[in-house]
Amino acid sequence: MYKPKLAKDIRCPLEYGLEVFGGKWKSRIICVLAEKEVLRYSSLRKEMTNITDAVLASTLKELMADGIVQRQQFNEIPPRVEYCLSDKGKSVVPILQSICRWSGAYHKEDSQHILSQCQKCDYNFKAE
Amino acid sequence: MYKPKLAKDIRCPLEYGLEVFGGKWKSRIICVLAEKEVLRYSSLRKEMTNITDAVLASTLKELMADGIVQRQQFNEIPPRVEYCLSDKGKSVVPILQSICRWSGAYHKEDSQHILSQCQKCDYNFKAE
DNA sequence: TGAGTAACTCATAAATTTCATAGTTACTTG
DNA sequence: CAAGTAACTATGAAATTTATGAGTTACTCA
Repeated sequence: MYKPKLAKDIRCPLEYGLEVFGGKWKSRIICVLAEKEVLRYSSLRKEMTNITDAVLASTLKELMADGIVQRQQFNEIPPRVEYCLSDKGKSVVPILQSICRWSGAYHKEDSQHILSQCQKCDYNFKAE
Repeated sequence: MYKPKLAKDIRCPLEYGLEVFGGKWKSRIICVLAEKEVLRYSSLRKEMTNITDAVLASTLKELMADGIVQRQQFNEIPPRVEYCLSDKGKSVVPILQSICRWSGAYHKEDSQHILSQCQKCDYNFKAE
């Protein structure tokens, strides 16, 4: 569950980056939002195979707390809430792309890992 | 402790990258080896404040299993073992640098995080 | 009237990662 | 002859991350 981590003292830029977009689901959410631009909660969940509500909701809160994702809520019933990347969020996309390019360059040498098609979602940054 | 993870099926390039250099210590080890080039076990541990032998040894094995770090052992007593980055390992350095640059660009807006001096080691990639 | 919907929250529980402490080997130096 | 050294391993515990399954609200449509 989401716990508003009380000012964890991160002084290392590497650590800060990996905290903000590392972990199991964060980069994937950024990835999907980069492709689709705006998604409501339920659509986002459909794009992410095997994520549960508890984990998705909590991860979104962390991403919002770090200023990566923006949330807009419409007061309708049933509720409608839309998520998109902030400018800060968009600025991490090139980093994720460079990670994908790097992986693409090395997976040939590493037969254990067959890259290119993710089982979590269909949106990968192409490594070309 | 190091468990030789039996062919975890990673098909996503993002996941692969974050698995290889994400986590608490991996990027830091890469970072220190990039700066010092060659280090023996004990020197490496001295550079990483607060790491324990169990964690360092196990992390090094993972980095070796992924082809990031190379190990050379001299049959002397007391033992001497030297670690350095492989070519693959060197190739992740630019990614880590881009993460640091990104963090540098955003920490001003995020008063909660004061970046630049890490408490784990003194080797950060300068963000300029 | 009753089921369905969207976007969650809550309380646990399981899994994974990290840590702390002690022990090992075969020497060298005081 | 005892203590120190380097590079670890082993074991179990603690901390952190991720997952499970049910419950909530205020409607709408059949």
